[in-house]
Amino acid sequence: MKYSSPRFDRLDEEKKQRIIRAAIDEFANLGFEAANINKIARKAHISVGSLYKYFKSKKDLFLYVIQLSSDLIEEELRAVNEAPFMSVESKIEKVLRIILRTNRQQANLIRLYLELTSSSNNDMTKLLSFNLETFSSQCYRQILANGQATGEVRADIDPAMAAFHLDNIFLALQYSYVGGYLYERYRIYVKEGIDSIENDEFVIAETMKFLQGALLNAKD
Amino acid sequence: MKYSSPRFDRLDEEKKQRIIRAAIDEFANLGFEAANINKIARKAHISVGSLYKYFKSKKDLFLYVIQLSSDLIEEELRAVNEAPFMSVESKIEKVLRIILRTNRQQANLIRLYLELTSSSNNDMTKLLSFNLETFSSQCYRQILANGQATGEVRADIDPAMAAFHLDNIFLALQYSYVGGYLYERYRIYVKEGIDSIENDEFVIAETMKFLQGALLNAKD
Amino acid sequence: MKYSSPRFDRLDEEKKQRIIRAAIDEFANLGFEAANINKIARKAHISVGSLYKYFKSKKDLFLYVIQLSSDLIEEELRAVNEAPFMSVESKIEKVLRIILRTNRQQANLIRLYLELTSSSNNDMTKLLSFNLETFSSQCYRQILANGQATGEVRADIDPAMAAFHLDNIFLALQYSYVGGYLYERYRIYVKEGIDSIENDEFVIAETMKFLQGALLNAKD
Amino acid sequence: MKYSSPRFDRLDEEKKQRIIRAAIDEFANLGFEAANINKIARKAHISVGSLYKYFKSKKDLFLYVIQLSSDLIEEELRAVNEAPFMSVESKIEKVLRIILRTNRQQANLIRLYLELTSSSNNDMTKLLSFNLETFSSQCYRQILANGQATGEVRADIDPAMAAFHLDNIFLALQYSYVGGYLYERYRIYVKEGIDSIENDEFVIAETMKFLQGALLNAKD
DNA sequence: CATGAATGAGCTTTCATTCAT
DNA sequence: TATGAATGAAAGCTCATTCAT
Repeated sequence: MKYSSPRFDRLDEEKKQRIIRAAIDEFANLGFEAANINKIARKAHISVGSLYKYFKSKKDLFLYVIQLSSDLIEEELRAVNEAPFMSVESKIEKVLRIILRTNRQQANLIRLYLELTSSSNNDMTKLLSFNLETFSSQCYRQILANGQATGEVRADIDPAMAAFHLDNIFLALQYSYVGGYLYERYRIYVKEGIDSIENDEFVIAETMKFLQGALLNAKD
Repeated sequence: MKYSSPRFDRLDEEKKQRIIRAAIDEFANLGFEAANINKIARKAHISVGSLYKYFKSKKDLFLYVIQLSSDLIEEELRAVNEAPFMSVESKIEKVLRIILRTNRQQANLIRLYLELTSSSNNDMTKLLSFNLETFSSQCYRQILANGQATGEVRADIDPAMAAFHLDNIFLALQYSYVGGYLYERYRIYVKEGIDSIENDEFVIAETMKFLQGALLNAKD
Repeated sequence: MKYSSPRFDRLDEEKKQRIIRAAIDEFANLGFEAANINKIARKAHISVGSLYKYFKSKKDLFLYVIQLSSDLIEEELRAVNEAPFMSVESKIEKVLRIILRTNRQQANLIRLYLELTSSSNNDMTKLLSFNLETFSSQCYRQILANGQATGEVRADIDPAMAAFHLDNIFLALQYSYVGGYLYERYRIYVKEGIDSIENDEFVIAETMKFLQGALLNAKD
Repeated sequence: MKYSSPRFDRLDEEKKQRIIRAAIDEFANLGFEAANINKIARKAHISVGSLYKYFKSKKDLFLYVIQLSSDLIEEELRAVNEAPFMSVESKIEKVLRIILRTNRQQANLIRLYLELTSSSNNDMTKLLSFNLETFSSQCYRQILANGQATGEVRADIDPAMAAFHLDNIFLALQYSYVGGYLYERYRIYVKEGIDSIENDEFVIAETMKFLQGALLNAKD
C-alpha cells in the first residue's frame, strides 16, 4: 500500500515529478516486463542506486505510479459526481468528455492502465483493483441508483450491473484511443480517422444515444 | 500470415496440441515478454531446437497461437451470423451465451487475447488486429444493419459505432471472467460470485436488457 | 589423410561434384566456423545424414575440399615446371598469368585457401601445409636452381629463400583478388580498378619488372 | 571509429591491459567466430556485464583490439619514415628488423591481423582496411618515390605497385612467423629452424638482396 | 543406404539488483 | 545520501551431430 520509501517522499516536488514522469513513460510504452529500470533512472537524471533507495524493486515503482495515476482520475470523477442539479444524462456526457480529453492529454497514463489491466501478476491485481475501482464503481452505481429514484433511469435494471456495463463502455473508449491493438481495432470498426475534433463529437453523440437507450427512460 | 513451418503442420495431432497447449499456457499466464521459450519446450516435451524448427521465433509462436484462437472464435461467430430466421435479439443472446461458455472452457485463450490487447509491440498489432477483428466487426455491423432494414434495430444509430460498442460489452465480459485485474474489478462492481450458474443467467438477463435498450426498437 | 569415406568415393561423379561445390562455396564465403553443415547438405541436395556418412565431421569435410583444390593448382604448376625450352622469365610470367586467370575462374577456391591460411586449428595445418606446399616449394626452388646453373638467375641468392619470396608475391596477388580485407587493401595501394583486363597487363608488367630485378641477372 | 565506451577509457591502465590482453589472446588463437566473449571476460577477471558496458558487442571488441594493434605498428613505421638522412636501403632494412622483432614480441597481435585478413565479414573489412592500410601504403610509396627522385630507386617502376609488392613481402614474413599454416609453409620452404638468431640474420640478408634487386639501382 | 527430424549444449546479449566509494 | 560501475543469472536462438524410420 506504501510503495515508495520515506526518502522519496521527502524529495522536492520537481525531482519527484521527473522520476514519476520517466517511470510512467517507460512503463506505458514498453509494458512492465520490457521496461528498463536503468533507462528510467537515466531519463529522470538520477542514479539507479538512488532509484533503488526510493523504491525497493521494479514492481514497487510500477505499483507506485499506477496508484498515483488512479488518484488523478478519481479526482475528476468525484467532481462530476458531486455536481448538484445535474441530470444523469449530463453527468454521463460530462464523464465522456473528460475521458476523451484525458485520452489526449494523458495518453501515457491510460496506457499504463491498459498495461495493468492485462497484467498476470496476481499478487498485484487484487490489491490494485480494490484501490482503483472501488471509487468509480460506487460513483457510477450511485448516479444510476439516484437516477432510478428520480425516474430518469430505467427502473428494471440492476444498478450494479448497469454501472459495470457503463464503465466498460468508457474503458473501451479510453483504451481505443491510446494506440496499440485496440486502436487498430477501433479503426477497423469505425473507418474514419480518430484524430479530428468533429469525430469526437460524432463519437460522443453515438455513444450517448447508445447509453441513453440502455440506461434511461424516454424523456416524456 | 503463415507463422508455423510445414514441419510443424506435418506433426501428428497429439504432439501439435501438446505444443500449442504449452505455448498458450505460458503466454496466457506470463505475457509475451515474460514467457520463456525454453519452458514452453520443456512443457511440451520437445527440445528447443525442434520448437525453433516449427516456429522461427518466439514472436511467430505467439502469433501462431493468437491466430489459432481467433479462428476458433470466428467459427462460432460465423455460425450465429449465418443462422436463418433468427431475430437480432436472439443472435445477440446466442453470442453472449457462447462467450460465457468459452470463458470457462478456454480461459487461457481469452487470457492470450487480453495479453495481446495491451501489447505495445506495434508491428504485431496492426497485422493482428486486421486478421482478428475484421471478421467480427463486419459480422456485428451486418447484423445491426439488417436489423435496421427489418425494423428490429433503432434507425437513428450508426451501425458501425453501435457494433463497436456491442463488441466492447462482449469483450469486457470476456476479459472480466478470466482472472487478473479485470476479474477483481468485476467482483467489485457485482459483489456476488462469478462462478455460479445462476449468476450466468443473471448476467445474461441484465446484459440483454442493457443491449436491448441501447440497440433495439421497442417490440410493438 | 583420407578425409572421405569409401561410401563417398563410390558416389557418381555428378553427386560428388554437387557436394564439393556446395562445401567450397560455403566454406569459402563464410569461413570454417561460420559455415553451416546443414546448409551445405541442402545446397548439395542431399541429407545431412548422408553428408555425415560421407565425412565424419565438419572438419573432415573442410580438409577434404582443401586437399582437393590443392591438387588442381598443383596440376597447373606441374605443366609449367615441366615445359622444356622455356626461360625462367617465361615460366614466371606463365605462372603469373595462370594465377590471374584462376583468380577469376576459381575465386572460391582461392578464398578457401585464404581461409585455411589463417586457420588456428593447429592439428590441421601441419599436415595440410605439407601436402599443399611441398610441391610448389620444390617446383619454384628447382626453377631457380636450374636458372642459376644456366646463368639466368642471380648466383648470389639462396634458391630456397628466393622461392619463398617468389611464392609470397604470387600468394599476395591471389588473395588480393578474391575480395575481403586484402582486396580493399590492394585498392588502397593501387587506386585504379582491379577488374579491367588492361589492368591485368599492367599488374603483370610491373610484377615482372619487380621479380626480374629481384631474381634475374641482367640480360646481357 | 570509436569502438570502446567512455567507461572503458576511464578504467585504470592495469585493468584495461588485462581486458585487451584477454581479448587479443582469444581472438588471435581462435578467430573471431570461435572466440568466446564469456571466456574473455573470465580471463580478464571481469563480468560479462562489464565487458558489454565497455564494448557494445563482440564485433566492437574485436575492432577495438585490431585498431589498437594497428596504432602500435603505425607508430614504429612513422619513426622510420620520418628519419632524416637515411638511405632507402637502410629504411627498408630497418622496417624488416622491426617486423622480425615484433613477430616475437607481439605474436598475438600479428595473429589477430592474419585473422582479420581472411575475414569474410564484408562490412568490417572495408572500414578497417582503410584505417590500417592507408598509412603504410602512403609511407612505402613515399619512400620509393623519394628514392626515385634521389636516384636510389629504379626509375622504371610504378611506386604504387612497388610499394604493394614490398608490403606483400613484409606481410608474408610476418604471418610466416606467428604459427599456424603459414609457419608450416615457411618451414617447408626454408628447412632450417625459424627460431635462431642466426636465422634472423640470414632471412634479413636474403630478403634485402631480393628487395635491392627488385627496387634499387645498382650502387654505382 | 538415405533421410531429415530431433537434440541440447553453448553462444551472445540484457538488465534487475547490489555495494564500494 | 548519492552514485554508477559491477555483477551474473537467465533469455532467445543456432547448429554439429545422432538415430529411428
